[in-house]
Amino acid sequence: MEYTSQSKPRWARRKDARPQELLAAALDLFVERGYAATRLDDVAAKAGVSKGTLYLYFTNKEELFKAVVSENLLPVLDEAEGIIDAYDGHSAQLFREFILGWWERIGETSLSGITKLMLAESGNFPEVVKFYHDEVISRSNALIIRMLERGIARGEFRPIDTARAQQVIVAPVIMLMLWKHSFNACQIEPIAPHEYLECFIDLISHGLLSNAPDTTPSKRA
Amino acid sequence: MEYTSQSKPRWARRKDARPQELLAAALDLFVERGYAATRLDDVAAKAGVSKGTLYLYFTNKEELFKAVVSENLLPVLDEAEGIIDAYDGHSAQLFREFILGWWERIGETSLSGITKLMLAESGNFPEVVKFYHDEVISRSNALIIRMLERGIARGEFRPIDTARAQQVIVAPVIMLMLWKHSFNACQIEPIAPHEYLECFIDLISHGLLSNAPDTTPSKRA
Amino acid sequence: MEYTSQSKPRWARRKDARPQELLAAALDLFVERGYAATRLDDVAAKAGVSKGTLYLYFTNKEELFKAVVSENLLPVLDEAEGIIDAYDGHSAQLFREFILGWWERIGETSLSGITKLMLAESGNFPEVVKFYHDEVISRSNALIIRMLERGIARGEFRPIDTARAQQVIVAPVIMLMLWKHSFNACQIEPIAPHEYLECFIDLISHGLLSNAPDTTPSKRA
Amino acid sequence: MEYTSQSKPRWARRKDARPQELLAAALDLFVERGYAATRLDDVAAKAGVSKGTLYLYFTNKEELFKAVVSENLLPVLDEAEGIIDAYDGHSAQLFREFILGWWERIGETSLSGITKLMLAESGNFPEVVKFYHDEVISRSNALIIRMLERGIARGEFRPIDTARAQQVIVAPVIMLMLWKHSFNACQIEPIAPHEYLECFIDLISHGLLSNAPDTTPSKRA
DNA sequence: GATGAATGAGGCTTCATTCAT
DNA sequence: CATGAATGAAGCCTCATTCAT
Repeated sequence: MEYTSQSKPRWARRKDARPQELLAAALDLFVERGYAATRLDDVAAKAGVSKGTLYLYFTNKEELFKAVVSENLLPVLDEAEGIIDAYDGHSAQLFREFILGWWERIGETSLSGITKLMLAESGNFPEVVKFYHDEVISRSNALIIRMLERGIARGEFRPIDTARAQQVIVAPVIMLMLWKHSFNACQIEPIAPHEYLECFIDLISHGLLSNAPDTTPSKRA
Repeated sequence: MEYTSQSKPRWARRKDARPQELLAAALDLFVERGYAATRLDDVAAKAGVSKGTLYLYFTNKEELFKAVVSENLLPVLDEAEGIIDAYDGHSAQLFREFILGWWERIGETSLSGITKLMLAESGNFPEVVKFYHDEVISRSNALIIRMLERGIARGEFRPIDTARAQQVIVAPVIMLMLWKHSFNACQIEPIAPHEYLECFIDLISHGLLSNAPDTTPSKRA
Repeated sequence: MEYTSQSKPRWARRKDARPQELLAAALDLFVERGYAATRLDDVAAKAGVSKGTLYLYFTNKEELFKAVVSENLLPVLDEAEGIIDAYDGHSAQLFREFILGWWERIGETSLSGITKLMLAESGNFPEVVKFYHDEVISRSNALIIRMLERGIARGEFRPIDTARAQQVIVAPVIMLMLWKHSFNACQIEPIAPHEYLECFIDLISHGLLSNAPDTTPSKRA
Repeated sequence: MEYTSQSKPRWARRKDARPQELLAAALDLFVERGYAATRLDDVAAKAGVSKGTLYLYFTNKEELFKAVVSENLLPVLDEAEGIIDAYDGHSAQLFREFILGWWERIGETSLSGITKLMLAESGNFPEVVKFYHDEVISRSNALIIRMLERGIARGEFRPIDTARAQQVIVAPVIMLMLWKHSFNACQIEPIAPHEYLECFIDLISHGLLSNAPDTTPSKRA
């Protein structure tokens, strides 16, 4: 679990790589234990350096935390926007590809850990959470809404409140990311991502399609 | 540092007349800040007692944490099981009532905070999380599965993999509970619970109903 | 050199006395070693308490330092002002009594240590030094000037630039205070305070008296 | 932790071509902040070299400190001894020239900083202070005493206890040196050196001259 | 020689825990 | 029972010192 330094002398590592190694170690530990419970000693040890080295690259624990967050905000979203605009198939198919692509390119990356971190530390770092919201949440929300609007405009999806639906639709994906770093890590009730996602896509697709009978049970009775 | 988990931890049921103020204060702070970042000074102050008093009722911080968890595991689930068995309306209607009832009786209670806590501290207290899983997660999962099976058995829901669907279906409800204690608390992108839930019920109901056309896009092409 | 606690249990000491004990210990060590070289562990040990106790009374090292300074600014100066105004003897006699009184009531008190501290830490704590200046230096300067002016007004002292003379006159007294906490403490070239002061009084009195011939050597030549 | 002082410490005379920039930078910072509060990083940066370079010339921080002291002990005193012996004017005139010359050649040099340093660090480096005493203090004391004895022998000064008078007489000069590096540096109550010295010379000259009436007030009464 | 990244001992500070009242 | 002063282990952070380049 701990990397021990071996043949290569410690100082031989490229100093340019240090910050990234430290950020990776810090991310892992912050996600696993939370900010307060993570000792910088452990971060340094996990990165294979001594405690003091950490301070050559980050002013203090809080700045390390902020760097961990900001360095892991991948700009994959830009790419996704292009895909949606260029897509010309059925919106349900787009939805499926979007969700699976999301999981591959975001859910399985370190951003899933950041998501857990933001939830857990929202009370302690409101400004960081605000930053994360602006950079990630609001942009991905817009993306989903755009996709839903496309489906509605093309008559493939029922007309629904896209803003609300977006909130509901992200939930299972986010939960999958959270689960991966919490209960899954505990070996409790593990969720198999792909089966889970296929089920999710199936359920939601049925819920979105326009040719479904508009018979909400409450109105039936 | 970690104790071994057993079938029924001895701290699970301590129905003494413990100062509920302490537990309430501890719950609030644990949820807001996390376990490590919560100072017992603050817990005591918030409960209006001195720090020493806390130790009259709880052996140490960890036991307080466990007590907070176990004391907040409401046994509402028993009640819910009865309701499902006794219900004789349409399953979609049952689903709706189940979800709204859940939110009222569980989501809006302190259990929503516990949920955030379990996610955030899963890495630090694996056997508390295990206990929470056994007491809450697995039972509520069974409940949802039972409800889905009822719908399928009555021909009101499509035949689907109920275990998978259950995982997808709880996700938005759990997210709502988490959101309430994270981003909502930050005044960021607040979610209005009832509108959110109605949208969720609408979407999932459409996804579950048996008279929906089975036209998943991938099979169409 | 270290007080060890004995029969009386540690906690039995009056909590009211704690801050004073800590301040006294801190003063000694700050004066002896300087601010940066003084460890709070040592301060606490010298006061007979543990490290943590210190933080019950002082926010941090810097605040302890400031408290040490401000708590040792004795308001003896007020008393001195009254004495000068009420005095009706020869000004040279007043001068003598003033200097000897100063030494007894100020020079031999902890203020002499504060003086060394202010000199040594002037570069690190300019605001504290400013405070010390306003509270002590400027007031005592005014006192000396008033005394010189009295002598001149009564024709007992030569007319001189009182502001300048004041600066020269305090110098030997201050030096005596500094010496006590530096070279004297090193057992090097010890100065006997009273003999030193008598010599000082004798020299300066001769320099001040009005019936001395105004024959500065430079004008003679 | 403290080494034993010997007659001639080996670090006393190291006339190598040591980077004067390092010594100058160290002097400035030691004087301004004190020994403990001075970081070698800052010394190196101020001297325009890297931190490692410092260790090419000085074994460690303490040796740097000692070098700073010993390198700044100017042997001007030898010169002064000659001047006194050769002088043939009035002793008061000699006194005046001596004081002004002292200020120019010593007070205004880096020795004034060393003086502050010795006072401030007397508790931490007793044997450095001892060395300073032997090299500077005792020699300059002897110089002043010799000058006073000359005046008395020539009948120009009153017969007084020259050892005591010497102590009083150096005080204002030392104070001026200290002031320059403490309160003057803080922009507080600045002292104008030359006016101060003229006043000092005037006062002390009057106090020393033999034709002054021997009417100390205490004997008058 | 000169550099500066790396180290780790040591000091400041926090806070869970104890205990005499 | 309740208190809160006291404790000291432990974590953050600094900086003197080392050493491969």
